[in-house]
Amino acid sequence: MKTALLFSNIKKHITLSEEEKAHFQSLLREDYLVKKKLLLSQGEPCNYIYFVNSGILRAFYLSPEGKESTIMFAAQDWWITDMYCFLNELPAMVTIQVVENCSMLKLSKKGLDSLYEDIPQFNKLFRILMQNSYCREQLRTIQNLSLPAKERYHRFLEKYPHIASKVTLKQIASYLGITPEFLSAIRGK
Amino acid sequence: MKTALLFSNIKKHITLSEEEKAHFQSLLREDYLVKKKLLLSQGEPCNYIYFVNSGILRAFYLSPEGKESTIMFAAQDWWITDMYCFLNELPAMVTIQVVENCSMLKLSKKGLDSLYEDIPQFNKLFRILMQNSYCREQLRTIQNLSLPAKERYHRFLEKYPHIASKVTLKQIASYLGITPEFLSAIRGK
DNA sequence: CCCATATCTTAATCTACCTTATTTTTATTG
DNA sequence: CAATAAAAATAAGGTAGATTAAGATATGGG
Repeated sequence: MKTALLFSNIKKHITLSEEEKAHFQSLLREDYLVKKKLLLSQGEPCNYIYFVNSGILRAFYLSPEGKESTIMFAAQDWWITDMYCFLNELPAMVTIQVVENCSMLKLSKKGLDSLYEDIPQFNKLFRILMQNSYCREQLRTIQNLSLPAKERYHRFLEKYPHIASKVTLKQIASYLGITPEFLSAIRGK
Repeated sequence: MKTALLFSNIKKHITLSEEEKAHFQSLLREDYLVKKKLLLSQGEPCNYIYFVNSGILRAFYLSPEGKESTIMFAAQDWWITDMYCFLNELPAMVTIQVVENCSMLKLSKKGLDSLYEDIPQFNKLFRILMQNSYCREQLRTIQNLSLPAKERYHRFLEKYPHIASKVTLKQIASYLGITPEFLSAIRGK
């Protein structure tokens, strides 16, 4: 199982013994999915959180009117799931789709809960991950409220150049909250 | 010091001994501020996180063009700060203003860090708080992207009726990302 | 109680961004 | 390498929401 990247990331925040690492690893499952496959579909149970070893994923919400809104992209090093539904064991509100062939490690809700019990340090790890996610999301809210579309697009390019170059214009537009036509117009300058 | 509300909230997630409670309490300071006062100003150091005992607060970002965007409101039971700048010890990006006379408990960054060291359970507590904040913020992003202003306004009224009745139309408009004039037009139906 | 100032409303005009439609370009697959 | 589909660009008309400005209604301090 490819756990090197995951462990090196965890090491930045907590220190695990060899037994703890082994226990953690026993709760993980490796998962590979090719482009366009769905990791999670709206309405289905959301039992896992995924750590991305490689590839790119996209989480989006499909409104009753049929409009897609991209909630987030995830690349190497990122964790992704429908967090609210995962934590509360509710049917997923969002769909998660593979944008570029993915290698991932998945951890179940039960697995995570047992980690919190058995290795309390995981509370610290996930506190930090949640802090980062919250701050990132709050910054996005600020930018959505205060900046025009053109500016939001340029910030996106700066912040996520490796993602911007791999996903479609349509997907970026739905992340920014504008139509592909309008983003195309912005680009044409 | 009025810690009853805070302790009863914490109790939902972790269990503290009397000594731990006392230690925690020793790191808290009581703070009272009247309407219109600022808890934190953009550009200043953001050394504290605040727990609201009573009253209402508003955090907003002031853009270089002079436009205010309301990031969040906070009422009884809520924690508030400029999370990103608090955690990274950076000058505040947002201003926090008192909307209704406030009684609060404040905890410094150093105090919080020492709590994580001395009482590891605080990692669990703040993991849960951060999870909730992240999920709330993500839901807001989804709604900002997928719903028109009128619908966002009605969701806001449903979700935060006690806040909606205490803050100005202008402040609600800046939370929803629209002008007060347009919100007034929405109301007039 | 009155004046000053902020807040809210209404309405006309304006614009950033949407919708629909057509064409061109780029991927995908047999 | 066609064949087909999907994505992107372009363009015209349309709308949600912004801007400006003026009047109506609070709110609060002296």
